[in-house]
Amino acid sequence: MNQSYRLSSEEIATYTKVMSDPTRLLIIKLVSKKEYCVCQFVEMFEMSQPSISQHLKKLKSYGLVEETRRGQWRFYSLNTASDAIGIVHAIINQISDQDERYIELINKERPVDCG
Amino acid sequence: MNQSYRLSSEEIATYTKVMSDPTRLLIIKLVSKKEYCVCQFVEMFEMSQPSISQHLKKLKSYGLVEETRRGQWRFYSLNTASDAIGIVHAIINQISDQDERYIELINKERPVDCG
DNA sequence: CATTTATATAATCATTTACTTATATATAAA
DNA sequence: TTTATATATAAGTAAATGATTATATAAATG
Repeated sequence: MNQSYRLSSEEIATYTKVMSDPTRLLIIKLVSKKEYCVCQFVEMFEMSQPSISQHLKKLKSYGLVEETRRGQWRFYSLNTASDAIGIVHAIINQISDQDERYIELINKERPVDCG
Repeated sequence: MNQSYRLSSEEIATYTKVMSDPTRLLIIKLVSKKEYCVCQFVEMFEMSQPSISQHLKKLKSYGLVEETRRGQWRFYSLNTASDAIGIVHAIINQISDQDERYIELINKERPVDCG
């Protein structure tokens, strides 16, 4: 592991806390593969739109995800240029490939035209 | 990384949260090298004894550290047999070797006879 | 332009968190 | 066996967290 990706203990504590919510952790795992729009998260997580929106806002405010607008939709993806990319990958790599919750989410995924 | 060390997203979120406090994160980094007694932590962190004691209790309750009693002292060390050992190392490996807070702590370290 | 759709924001609230002060326990020493 | 030392536990509290409901904004559509 490249030393240049390492951060202060204070920063690691901060980013670790941001990722320590189950919903945000799985959002990060999802966007590490591809981009998703807000409505897709709402469907997959079966959570309210404001709740998803607030989680995304937190992830964005700490620089972990990027937002791009296309039409009426906002797409979120992993910010691979983030200072935190090292700790982000370190954590999501620890999640089992067979994680039930993640597999459930993927199975609920629908195309963006998600009315 | 051995797949057998990976955990569910729920477990990763939980352990990550336990480690997301700056004090607990540094306690874990310290005990990953050697054991410390409670009074040493109190001196090094310049925090109240109950506060340190409560952090250690949380780390122990999640199985991240082990306690051994010797005389009037209780020593804490990393539980290397923990299910969480993978995520623990993944996170502490992300802390810079030059972390100021960590270096400060080490400089304040005194022998156990710390009255 | 009016309406629908996608998303964000604001206000509120219950729960959790990490500290404090006070007290209990358990071992060591006098 | 009293006293000191090391640590844990309990109770209280301010701040942070993650949800909810209600409302605002902004783009698409009729």
